[in-house]
Amino acid sequence: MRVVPDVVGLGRRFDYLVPPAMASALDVGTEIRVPLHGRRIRAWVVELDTTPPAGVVLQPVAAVRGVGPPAAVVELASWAAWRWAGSDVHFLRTASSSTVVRGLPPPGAPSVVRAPLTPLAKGVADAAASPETARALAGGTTVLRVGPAGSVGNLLRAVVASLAGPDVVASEAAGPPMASRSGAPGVLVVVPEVRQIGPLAAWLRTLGVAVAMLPEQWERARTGGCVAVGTRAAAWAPLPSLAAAVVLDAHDRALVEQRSPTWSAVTVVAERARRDGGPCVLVSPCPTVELAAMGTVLAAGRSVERRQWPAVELVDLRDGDPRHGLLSGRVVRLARWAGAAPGRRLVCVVNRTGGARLVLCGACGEIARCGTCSGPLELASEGIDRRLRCGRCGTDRPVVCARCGSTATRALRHGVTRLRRELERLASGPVAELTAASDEVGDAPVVVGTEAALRRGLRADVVVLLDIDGDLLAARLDAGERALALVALACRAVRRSTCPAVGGRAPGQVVVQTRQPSHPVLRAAVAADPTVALEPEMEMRRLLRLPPVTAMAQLSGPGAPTMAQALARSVRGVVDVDLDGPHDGIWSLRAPDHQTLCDLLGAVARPADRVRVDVDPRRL
DNA sequence: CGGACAAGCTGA
DNA sequence: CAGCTTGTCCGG
Repeated sequence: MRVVPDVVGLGRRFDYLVPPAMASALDVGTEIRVPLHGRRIRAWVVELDTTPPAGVVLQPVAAVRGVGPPAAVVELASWAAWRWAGSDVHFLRTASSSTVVRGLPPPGAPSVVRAPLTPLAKGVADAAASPETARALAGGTTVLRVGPAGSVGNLLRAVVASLAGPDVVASEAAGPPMASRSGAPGVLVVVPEVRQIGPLAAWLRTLGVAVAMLPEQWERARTGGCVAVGTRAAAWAPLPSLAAAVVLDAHDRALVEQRSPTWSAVTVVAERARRDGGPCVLVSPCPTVELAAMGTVLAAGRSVERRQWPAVELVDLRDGDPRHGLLSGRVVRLARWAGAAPGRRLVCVVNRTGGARLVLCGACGEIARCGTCSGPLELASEGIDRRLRCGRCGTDRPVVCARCGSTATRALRHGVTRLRRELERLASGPVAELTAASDEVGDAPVVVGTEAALRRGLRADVVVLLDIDGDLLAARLDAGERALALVALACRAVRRSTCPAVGGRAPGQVVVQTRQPSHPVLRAAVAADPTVALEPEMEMRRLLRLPPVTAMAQLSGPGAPTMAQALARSVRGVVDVDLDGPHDGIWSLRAPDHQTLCDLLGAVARPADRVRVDVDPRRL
C-alpha cells in the first residue's frame, strides 16, 4: 500500500504492509500513522494495491488515525500539486478534518431531506429559474454575470434541486464504476468571506436541504448528499463527488491562497466539477479576464443588468480646488445631507496603500512615540520579536505602551484619521472611523474607512470612493479588475439603502472620485456594463502576451537562482517559452499554456534552499 | 521535514 | 576532549 507522509519538503511516497486486521478499515484517503525514519508520522493512503520496489523491507502501518478525504479529492490533490508546482501534502492537509473522524454514519442513512425537494426540482427549471440560470446548469463551466444588486436565489434553488434530481443519477451512471466514486454526490457552494457562510447556510436550509458548513461540519460533508458551504478551503470539501458547484463573487482575491502553493479555489472547483461531470457556475458582478477565459460568460439582458447596478456618479477631481484634496464640494454636501436627518448614512472609503502609519496602543489608544525625538514609531518587524522603530532617528524599542504597558497594538492610517477630522470640520457634524481594528460606528451618519469598511455588511445610502486612482494605477496585473471589484463592493453596501431621500428600497448611490474619468473601468461602472472594461483589458493581455493568453510563474527566495539555472537549461530552444530575470530577485517563466508551464516546473529538480513558486502571479 | 551522524571549531 | 554548531544524508 502506498502513502503520502504528512511531511512538506519530502516529496516522496512510501510503501507499507497492511496488517490483515486493518485491511477493511483502509481506503484511499484514510488517515493513518506510519513509522518513518525512526518517527511515527501521519500519512494518507493514496494507493491500495501497489508492488513495492525490489529490495526494500516494508514496515507495517502503525495505526489507523481516522477517515480522510474521499478518493476523488486525493486525486485532485495530485493534480493541484502539478498545477501550482507545490506539494500535495499542502492540499491533503486542507482537505482533511481538523479533528480525528473515527467513523461515518452507516451507508443508507438519510442525510438529505428529500421530500420538499421533489416539487422544487420539478418546478425550479421552468418557473423559478431564469433562462440564464437554466443554461448555466446545462453543464461545463459557466461564468454568470450578476450585478451587485442582483439575486442568486434562483440559481441556488436550481442547483440545490440537482441534488435530488435526475442529473445526479445520470452523472453517477456515466462515471467510472470505482469504489472511490461511491457515496452520495453533493453540491458545493464557495464564498470569499467567512461571514457569508452562516446566512447562506440558513437560507439553503429553508429549501429543505441538508447543509454542511465548513470547516466545522466536515464529517457531514464527507457523507455526501448535502450542500457544503464554505470559503476558499471548502474547494477541498470532502464531498464524495459533485452534482454541481457554485462560486459566489468568483472574482474576489480572497479565493486565491497567497502563500505558496498559490492555488485558486475557483480553478480547483472548476476542475473538480469537470472531473465529476457536474455543472460549475462562477458568479460575479465583474468577471476578470481569467474568469472569462474559464468558460462561457452569461448575463441577463442589458436592461436587466442595468437595474442590477445602482447609479454610479463620477466626480472629476481635476475640476476641484486642489487645496480641498479628496474632500470635494460634492463630498462635503453629501456629509451635510447625511447629518441633516436621522437614519441616513454616508460611507467614505479611502484605499491608501503604504503611506505613513501611526501605531496606537491596542489597550489604551496612546500613540507610540519615540523616546529620543518624540516622532511617531512604526512596527519594524512582525512575529515573535516585533519592535517599534522611529522613522526619523532610527532608534527602536520593544512593543510596550509607554502609558499603560500593554503589548497590543493597532495601526492607524494617517490618511483616514486626518480625513475624518477634516470632514468633521467641513460638514460640522460627527464623523466615525472604521478600520480593520476598530469596528464600532454606532449610528453615525458619516463613516470614513478603508475597503474593510465595505466588507462589514454595513448599510449605506451613499458610498464615496474618495480616491480610486491609486487602485487603477497600481503596478499589478489585476489593478483595473480590483478597482472595478471595489466599485462593485460599494454597490453592494448601498443595495440595502432604505432612505426615502435616495429612492426608498431602490439601490442607493455610489460616487467615485477620480482624475481619469474616461478610464474603461470607470466607464464600465457608470454604464453598469463590465464588458466595457473587460474588452480593452483582454486586448492588452493579448498584445503583451500576458495571462490568460499565456501562463506565467515566478520564482523567488534563496533557492531561486539555482532553480532558475536548471529551468534555463530545460527551457532553451522550447518555442514560445521564456525565462526572464532576475528583477529584484524574482525570475519569471512564461509559457503558452499551463500544461507546458507546469510540466516544465515539475520536471526540474527542487534545490535544497527554499524557493517560492508563484504560479499565476498578480504582481509582474 | 527532521533525526542521526560526522566533521569542524572553541576553550580549558 | 567535552560541548557546541554546521552540513549532509536519508526515510518504505
